[in-house]
Amino acid sequence: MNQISTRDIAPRSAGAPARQPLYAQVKALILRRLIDGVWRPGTMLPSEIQLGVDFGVSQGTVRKALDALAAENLVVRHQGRGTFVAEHDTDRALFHFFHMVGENAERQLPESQILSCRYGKATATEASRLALPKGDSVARIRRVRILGGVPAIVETIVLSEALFPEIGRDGDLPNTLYELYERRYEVTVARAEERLRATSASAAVADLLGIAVAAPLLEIDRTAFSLDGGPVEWRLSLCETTTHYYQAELV
Amino acid sequence: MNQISTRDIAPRSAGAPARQPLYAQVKALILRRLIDGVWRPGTMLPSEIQLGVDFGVSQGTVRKALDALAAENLVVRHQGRGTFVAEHDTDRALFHFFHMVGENAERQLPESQILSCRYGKATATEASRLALPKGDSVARIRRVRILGGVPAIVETIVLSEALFPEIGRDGDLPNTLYELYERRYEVTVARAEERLRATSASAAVADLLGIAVAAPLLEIDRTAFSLDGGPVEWRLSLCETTTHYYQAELV
DNA sequence: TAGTGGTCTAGACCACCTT
DNA sequence: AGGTGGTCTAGACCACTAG
Repeated sequence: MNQISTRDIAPRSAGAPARQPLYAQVKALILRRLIDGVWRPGTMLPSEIQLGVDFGVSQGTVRKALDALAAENLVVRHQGRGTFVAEHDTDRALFHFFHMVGENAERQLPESQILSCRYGKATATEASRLALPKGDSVARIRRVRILGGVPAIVETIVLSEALFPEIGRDGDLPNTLYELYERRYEVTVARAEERLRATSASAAVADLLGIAVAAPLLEIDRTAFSLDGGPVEWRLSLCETTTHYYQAELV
Repeated sequence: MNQISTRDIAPRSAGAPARQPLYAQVKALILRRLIDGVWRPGTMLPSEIQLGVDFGVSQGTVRKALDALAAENLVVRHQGRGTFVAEHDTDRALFHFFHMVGENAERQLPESQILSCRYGKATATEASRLALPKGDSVARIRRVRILGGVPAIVETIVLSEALFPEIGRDGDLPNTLYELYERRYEVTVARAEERLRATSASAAVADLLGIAVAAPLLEIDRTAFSLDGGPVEWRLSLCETTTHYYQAELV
């Protein structure tokens, strides 16, 4: 075995760019396999020891790489069972990708009612948010989300049609879209950025939510990114916040 | 040295409660010293090796405890220099406790203009938020915060006067209050919870911000907690969000 | 019982900072 | 030169899960 402490898994090119720690290289290699779909969501990864053999590093180094991936919620570790590629189940949606909670901070996944699913050419804003050429085909999904029996959120979701061909054509859009992206389109949402503003209800939105025109609404402007770092979804949510609020944690 | 792998640093009582890993026990012991002020913010902790000797564990176990504390931003580690108790400097305020950013996502700490600092008996809401008996003395600070030269936030801050005696009496309130809490009152804000809603400007707030009455505003309702886990500050911020937005990251 | 991740140790060496 | 945290290894044992 290679005795040199600081080294590379693959030989570096002549340019000799910034050297990364071994565990970071291992992490990048595993991430690459996740991106390439070598290991699909829900499947078990090889054991730490096996990965160590594969990469020519010790178990401890593999462990550090896997711990880092687990910290980003890309893999899930279970003592006695193994390490698994993270899936977008309802729990993940509820605790990681949905921050609206009820008065006593109780979490509850909203139901969804699809209003429409239309196709068109990306506007300048849409193209910018999705890193597409302007005019590319996009799908636009509109829906109302119901929290505690009350219509509380009006949402517009914009997707590249190239990435999600025929999405919504047969009107079978589930409540948690990220599961659909993952299972049917092999697109894994890894993280998202949200921009929050206060706005007021248009006549159309007020009607959908059963509130007064110009009532204050919380606007959540979300861009979701896939494993490879590219934006894959743009979502604009208008939330009624008299019975629910957006919860954030600062550390 | 003790050869038993799973053991306790201090002898357990007869009841034998849930056993924690050694590194978690070490972390709790270090945290206890931080709470008790044994090591003040900004000071250097003993080295990993020294702590290992003190607690009777290996350097690796101490390292895992310190890494966990660093992940919570309670200590800061510098290669070659040492491990230091985290301080509330402007960087921490900007990147961890202030989520309003400008249009191009640039961060900028707002200036502050104190409107008033008054004292009174805690209302039911205030008492609940600060875990005080109703009627306890509280200080209420009101200020306007200026972002990019424009008044953008009206803020009310409520503090227990027992915890922050005479705060603001001499009108010397700095821009970043958490530094003051830390230096003068030995209260370290360790984390905070925020609840966001949309609301609309009252006449008084509209006047302060130079906007129309009933204009939409983002309300941030923050409770800040000290190292020992108790609430120490309640803050209600009303933010104008046409030129700035609240930024959140989802993982 | 076998296999997995979780904990803990001991020791080596590296990278960085201060003196 | 000496001290610090950062990386990496090897090996032991524990805790949990499954067949």
